[in-house]
Amino acid sequence: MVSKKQEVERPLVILTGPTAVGKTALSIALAKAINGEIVSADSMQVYRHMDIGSAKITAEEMAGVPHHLIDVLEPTEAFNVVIFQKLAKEAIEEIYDRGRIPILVGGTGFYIQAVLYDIDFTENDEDTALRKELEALAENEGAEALYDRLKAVDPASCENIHAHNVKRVIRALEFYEKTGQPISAHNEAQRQNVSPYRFAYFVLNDKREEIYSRIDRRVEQMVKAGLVEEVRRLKEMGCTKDMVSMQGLGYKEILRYLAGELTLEEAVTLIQRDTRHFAKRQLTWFRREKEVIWVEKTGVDHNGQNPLGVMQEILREKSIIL
RNA sequence: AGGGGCAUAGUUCAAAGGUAGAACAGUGGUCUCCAAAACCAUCGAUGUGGGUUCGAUUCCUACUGCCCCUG
Repeated sequence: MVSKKQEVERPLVILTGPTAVGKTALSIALAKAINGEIVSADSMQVYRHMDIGSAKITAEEMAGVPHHLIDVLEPTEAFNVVIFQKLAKEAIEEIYDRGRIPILVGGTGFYIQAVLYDIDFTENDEDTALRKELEALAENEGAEALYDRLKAVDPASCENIHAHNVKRVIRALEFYEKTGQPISAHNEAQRQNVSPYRFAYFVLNDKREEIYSRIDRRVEQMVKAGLVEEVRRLKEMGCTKDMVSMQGLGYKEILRYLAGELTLEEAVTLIQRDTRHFAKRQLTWFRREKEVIWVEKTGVDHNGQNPLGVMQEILREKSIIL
């Protein structure tokens, strides 16, 4: 069963789960238990000055465990899966150099996938001009017109992309313009990727109602802790709603509150709702991922062990730790 | 206690003597460069008992519950 590949594949531990399930606390215990370092897979915690709304881990909570990809960008800077992938791979290399185990911790499934299966995004070099042009076309002539263009060059992609999903239609068109190839073929090829790592992909989960009520409470705590002030400062720093950082949950809504479009109460309700939706989408993503190991936060499974015990046992089975 | 009003989906609201609609919530899904984004699909209701009627959720009536006014 144990292939010889194992000697060349390097170990990677992933700990994810829906937002507010309790990943952060568990990740510290895990890192200490296996002598690991944490690489954050979170699209908002990369930004400096965005602490409260992103539920960022504090220095004290880190308890001496090294963390990577937290506080590395200004909120005015763009961030996306390609940048993430590059930074994460660099961090992982450094961790191997120190003879330690990287633990990818965070809730952005797409980012995890990009690193775990080392997906190739190189075909596209950030051509914002073309993207802008296509966005304008969608704006002026409608999503259907854009979709018709895609139908003409890449009908296969049209079967997987809904006409209303302008972002993905644009991406497919952009890919075709750049490479002359349909993105459907590229995606199909990438789907065959085998992970270069010897990994364990843990998804921490809890009862749905528990997750939802924890989300509701957490949002209220964020506001008490000064979320509005945090966003006000970001606004003064020049952050605007079209920036990637300001699309984060809690940020876009408070920005609307500050613009007078919403009452604070309405903003809070919206954040809670959207965060619940987000948690649901995360779960849908992880269900679809093939090689995940579900870990129940509460309740007894695997011989009544707690989540940490369950994970350690599996890591031993997979020879990721001794 | 007396008078009046209301009772439709989890919630807020429609409609109608003949198939009860919507929004939001809930649930499921898509995702390979904005992913805390973008998008798709779907479950679900006439308070209870009588009566009129071919047919009542709608009209009548009693009950129950809620709201308002009076005391």
